[in-house]
Amino acid sequence: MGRPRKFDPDVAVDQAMEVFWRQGYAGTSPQDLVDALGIGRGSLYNAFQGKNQLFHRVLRRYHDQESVRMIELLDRPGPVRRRLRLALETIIEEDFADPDRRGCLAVNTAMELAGRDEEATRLVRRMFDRLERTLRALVEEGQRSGEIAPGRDAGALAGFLLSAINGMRVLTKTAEHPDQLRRVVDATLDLL
Amino acid sequence: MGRPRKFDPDVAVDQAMEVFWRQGYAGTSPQDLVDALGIGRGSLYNAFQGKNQLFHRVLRRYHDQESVRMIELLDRPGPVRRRLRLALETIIEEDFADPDRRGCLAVNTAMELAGRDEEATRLVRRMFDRLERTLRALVEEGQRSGEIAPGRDAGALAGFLLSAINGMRVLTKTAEHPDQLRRVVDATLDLL
DNA sequence: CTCCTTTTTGACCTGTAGTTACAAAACAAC
DNA sequence: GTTGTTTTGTAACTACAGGTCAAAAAGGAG
Repeated sequence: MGRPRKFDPDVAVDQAMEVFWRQGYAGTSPQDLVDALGIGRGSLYNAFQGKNQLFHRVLRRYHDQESVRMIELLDRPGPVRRRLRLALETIIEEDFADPDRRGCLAVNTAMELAGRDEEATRLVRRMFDRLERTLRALVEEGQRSGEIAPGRDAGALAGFLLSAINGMRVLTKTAEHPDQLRRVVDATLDLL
Repeated sequence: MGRPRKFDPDVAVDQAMEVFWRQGYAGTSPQDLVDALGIGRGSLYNAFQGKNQLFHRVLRRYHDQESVRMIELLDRPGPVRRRLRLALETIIEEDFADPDRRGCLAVNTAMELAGRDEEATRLVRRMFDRLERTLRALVEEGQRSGEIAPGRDAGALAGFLLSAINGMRVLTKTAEHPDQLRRVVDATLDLL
């Protein structure tokens, strides 16, 4: 009962994600959100308690969507190395295809808010952990198939790969040409 | 001639650096700066044209100071691999020793402002380039000394190392314990 | 000592951040 | 159709961002 909502909260969260992703948390004002969501100020505060809570909800949604994307990217058939290369290259290509070069919302948030927004930090850590576990499974698969030296610590390699991915996401922010990054991908996989 | 300054601009820039580094660009208000520098508002705007220009000056100063630190760290005697390990470990230890975990101002700025503040982007890119060149020289030295396979493209390895360093700086933001990072350092150097 | 220049101090200003308040509107239940 | 509940739209509010300005202060040049 009560008056029905005129907007879909999930759609609204997606639209808010766009804005936060492009402008960062501090760089986004309630007015920006009102404009982007096309709803009134009152509705915004009624539906999502405030900017901070809405942002956390955005992070949770990003986690759900992005985890799925990454897992789809890594869990396809074929040799492990090939899949890994495809995933890294896809990340690069997508980052460069975006005119705003927004990169990864989790990484952006880690840099902006880690240690200063408890909940945001928790959510970002969760995303990193999840990706690391996926990478670890991939490494182990590669070790079973003989593509990756079985003597190495799979956990350490997964941490290394997570770090490598995040490093690329930093460089993508300032790189002028994707070749610079493709080279890093090549070197990383060469070494692995 | 004219009334003499009561403060040392370089010291003021250092103090401003502390604040920007801890809170980010958008997260720092003129009032924060006035408080930190201990000078009046008018003086601040008279000496440095505004928040943005002061920030750029901070970045230039950071470049000077940090480049020197990194070069000192990497250009000491001994085997190349040992020096590289020392540098990476020092970065980790310092990041964790800082209660605020400020990380690297260049990386933070890349994430916050790249593509949205032209001059800041330029300055960050310059710092990355400089570090990459230093790393490249180190790799070449390692290749001459036989510590690093001479067949590999030194430029690509330098890019890889730069990316690895930046990746660690991201993980340091959310990592709960330095061991997580030490492991990544080990894996990185193992692979090299 | 007077003039000229530059810095300091602190008041002042405009705009927006981030949120709250409240009346009117839109339903469901009875 | 009245009652109760929830949403909407808009106004309002406090605080602060980011910056300007005028007058007083502190020097050097003559």
